[in-house]
Amino acid sequence: MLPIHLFRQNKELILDGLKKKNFRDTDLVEKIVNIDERRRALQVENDALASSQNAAAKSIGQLMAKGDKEGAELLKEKVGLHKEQAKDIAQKLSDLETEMQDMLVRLPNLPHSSVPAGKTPEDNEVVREGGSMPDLTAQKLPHWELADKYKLIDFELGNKITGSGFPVFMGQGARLQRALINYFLDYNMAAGYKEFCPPFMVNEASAYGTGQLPDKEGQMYHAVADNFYLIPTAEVPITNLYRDTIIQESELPVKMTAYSPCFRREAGSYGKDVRGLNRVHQFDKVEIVQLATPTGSYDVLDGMVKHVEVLLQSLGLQYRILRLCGGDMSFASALTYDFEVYSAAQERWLEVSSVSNFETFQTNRMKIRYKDGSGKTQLVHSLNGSSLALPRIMACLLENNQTPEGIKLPQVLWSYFGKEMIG
RNA sequence: GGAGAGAUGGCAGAGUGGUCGAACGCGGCGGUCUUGAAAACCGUUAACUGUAACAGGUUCGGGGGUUCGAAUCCCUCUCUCUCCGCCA
Repeated sequence: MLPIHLFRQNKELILDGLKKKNFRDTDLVEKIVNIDERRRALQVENDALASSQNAAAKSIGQLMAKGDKEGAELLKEKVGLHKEQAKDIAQKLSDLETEMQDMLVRLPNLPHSSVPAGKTPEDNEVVREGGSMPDLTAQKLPHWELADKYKLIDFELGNKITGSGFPVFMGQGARLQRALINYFLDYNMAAGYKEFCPPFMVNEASAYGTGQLPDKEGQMYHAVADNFYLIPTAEVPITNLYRDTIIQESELPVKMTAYSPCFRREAGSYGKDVRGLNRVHQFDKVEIVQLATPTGSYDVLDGMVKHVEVLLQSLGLQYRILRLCGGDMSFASALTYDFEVYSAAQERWLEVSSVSNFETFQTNRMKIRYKDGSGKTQLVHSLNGSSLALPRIMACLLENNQTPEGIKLPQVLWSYFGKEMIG
């Protein structure tokens, strides 16, 4: 959520930012400015009235204490006259506040100055590439065929017990999942991230805090009876751990990591995008989250990007890092780097991580603050990234490492997987 | 699922209609003392809103009500805890 003072001070900045993000409903900005003005005028009126009522009530108390019953009664009548008026103003004020809030939460975050303009993924900017292309001259099977060949994943069985997009991992496939999760968590912990195992369902306030509500209502699974949402990412419960808290500056940056399954309805997806593990409704992911001071948050972001990059290198995958253009960024993000790994068998790039700085967009909703050196409380910046999402990593590991003898795993996984080859 | 208790500042915990934004304690910050630290002592320390700055306003889990006046009384919702039942 954008801070209201920005609308008063620099409306143009907001309009420019929204344009870069290709946000259409820019009328909202003017409406918000307008409502804010009316709201403040009404606030002044309301406060003045409340002030005089408070003073009168106090006087009555004093008169009563002195035993001047008559004087008290007289004053009571006087104050009673303004009650209806005060109530009316207070009601109008609260209506305006609600209206303004509803508009504010519909506006996305503003993009950082380094975000390239653009509308589609084609406009994303390649920051750098790494790793090397595997040699797949002997065989070049897509991961869904490899999964079948080595009995790693049963997509049909998932259809039966739940529906499409809910794969069943089994045998060496299940073991590889567990190996990856453990490896990722250990890697994050070694870098100073504290491990959490959060709830996989959250309440409305949490989903709202990180920006899934109201923006992505239809993308989350909703347990209606209890009004809980299945988490689309561990970012939601983990960031919300600090909702409504004031952090000591000495504790920053807060570094957290968590494994969780992620549930996404992915309404509107189709075709080759959804084949095999490319897009599923339930998948596993290890997430990293940081809370940082406003001055240090972009260094923190760079650090997180490097962290994920080294992790990908350790898996021996060919990757590239993209700086997302305004039109491809998420609602809450100010700057996002996407990591893609190259699937040699499918001959396409697959997104495996997304690392973002949200600045104060989430923390303003969640009221996550810290006391700075001068004792002033201000909002922290929140950042997060996947480190890493499993399905596409698994897809690329299977495809890019296939040999006639089996699938050769990168060395970092050997101890976790228990052996060097799937076969 | 049944019965009961409760929700107050960073924490802990008083306060049951009138100078209560809220005692005492812990913690934090500043100071005295000390070579330095600890201890002791003194002072200070809620958030939000609002203003150029003051003033003013709001907030004692959320919402509503009673009253001139509500942390305190009533209604309602949410959550937590204890006991019983069921159960991984």
